[in-house]
Amino acid sequence: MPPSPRPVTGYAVLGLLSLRPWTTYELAQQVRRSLHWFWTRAERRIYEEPKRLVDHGWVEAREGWTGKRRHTTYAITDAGREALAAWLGTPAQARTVEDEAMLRVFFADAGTLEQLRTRLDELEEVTRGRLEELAAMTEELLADGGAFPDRLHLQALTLRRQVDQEADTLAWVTWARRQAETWASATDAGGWDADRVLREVLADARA
Amino acid sequence: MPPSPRPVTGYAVLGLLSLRPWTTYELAQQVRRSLHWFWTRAERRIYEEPKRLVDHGWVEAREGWTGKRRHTTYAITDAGREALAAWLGTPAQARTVEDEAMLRVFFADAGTLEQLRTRLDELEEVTRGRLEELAAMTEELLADGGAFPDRLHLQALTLRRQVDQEADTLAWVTWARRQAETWASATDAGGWDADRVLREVLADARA
DNA sequence: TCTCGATACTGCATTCCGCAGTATGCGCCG
DNA sequence: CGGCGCATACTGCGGAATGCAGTATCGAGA
Repeated sequence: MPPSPRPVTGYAVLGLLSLRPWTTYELAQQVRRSLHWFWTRAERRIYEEPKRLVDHGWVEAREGWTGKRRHTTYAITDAGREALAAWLGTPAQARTVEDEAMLRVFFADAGTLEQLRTRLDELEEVTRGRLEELAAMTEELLADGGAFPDRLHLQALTLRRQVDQEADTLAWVTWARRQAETWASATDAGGWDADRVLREVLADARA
Repeated sequence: MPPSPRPVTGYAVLGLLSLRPWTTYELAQQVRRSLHWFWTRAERRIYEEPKRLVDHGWVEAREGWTGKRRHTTYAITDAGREALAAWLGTPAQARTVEDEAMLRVFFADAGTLEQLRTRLDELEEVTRGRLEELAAMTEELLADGGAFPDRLHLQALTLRRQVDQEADTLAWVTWARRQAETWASATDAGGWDADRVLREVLADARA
C-alpha cells in the first residue's frame, strides 16, 4: 500500500516535478502559466506543497545559493513517479467552478439592468484577454515546440479545451447581452420569450 | 460606508435569501440545485454562512419548531438588500476552475494510454449525466414556471450557459478520445500531427 | 550609486472542506 | 401499532487553502 492519497494539489505539483526539477519560484510561475487554467491555486499554496511531498518521500529537496539568496530545488523520486502513475489510474472528482460573473447574472434582479450590462461587458473583455493569452501560448509552441516538445500532444489537447471554453464564454456573453438589451428592467423582461429560450436550451441538452 | 465586504459565498447565500426566507436545510438543498453549477460550495459551509450574515445585520434569524426539532429560518433585512445591490455593482473576480479530469489529461504521459482512455470515458459519462440533469430542470421550468416565475429570464440565461458548457465538454471529450485512439502510447503520439491541431487552436483563439 | 523590478520566500488570520456524528419527524409496511 | 428507513436539521474537528502583508537579496539600467 502506498502512503494515503494526498489532496489533489499534491499530484498537480508532483506532475510538474515529473517533467523536470524546479525551484519553488519556478514552480509557482509554471503553475500560473499552465495548470492555473484548470487547477487554480494561490501562489501561497505552491510554496507549501513540495514540503509535504518531501515528507511522503515523493520528492527530494536540494538547497542552492545565488550569492546570499537561498533557493530550494525539488526533484521527483521513484516513489513519486509511482504515486503519480497510481493516481492517474483513479477516477476524477467532478469539475467545480467559481464564477462570480454568473452569480451576479443569476441575482441580477436584486440590482439594476445597468449593473448587469456592465458585468457582461467586463466578462467579455476578460474573456477576450484570456483568448489572446492562449493564442500567444499556442504561437510559442508552434514556433519552437516549447520547453517540452515530446509533450506537444497533451499540450495540444488541453489548449484545445481551454480555447473552446473561452470561445464558448464569448459566444454566450455576446448572446446574453443582446437578450438583456431588450428587457425593460432587471426584474422585468417585458415581452422577452423565456419559454422559447428554454425550449432551445432543452433541445440542446437532449441533443 | 457599509460593513466591510464579505467573502463571495456570503453574497451567494444573501442572494438566495433575497428571493424568500429559507431554513438552513432548504438553503443547502437550493444551493445544490442551483448555485452549485457556478458557485460550488460544501453543504457544511452553507450551514455557517447565514450566522455570519446575521452578525452583519444583513439577515434575521427566527427559530421554529417541528415538535422537538429545532430549525432556524433566515430572512433578508433592508440592509441586506442594500449590501446585495451594492455588491452587484462591483466587478467580478476571474472564474476559477478545479478540473481533475484535465489535470490527469495534462499529465497523462506519466501513466498509460489505457488510463487516459478510461478517464476520458468517465468524463463523457459524467457530462452526459449533467446534461440530463439540466434537461430535467429545464423541463420543470417549462412545465410550471418553477418556484420563481418572475425570475425565468435570469434562470434561462444561466441555464443556457450551463448547457453550453456541458455540451462543449462533451464535444471536446469525443474529439479528444478520437485523437488519443491514434497514439502509440501515452508518451508517443506517433505520426499524430500536433502542429496541425495547434494551428487550428490558434485560428479559433484569434477568431 | 540609486532605483526598480524580478527572485525567493514566510507568518498570520480567516475561509472552507470532508468526514463523522447526533437526534428527531414522518410515512409506510406488516 | 411498532419498528424501519429516509428526510430533516444540524454540530465538531482537523486539515486544506486563501489573501494579504512583510522581508530580503540580486541584477540591470540611469
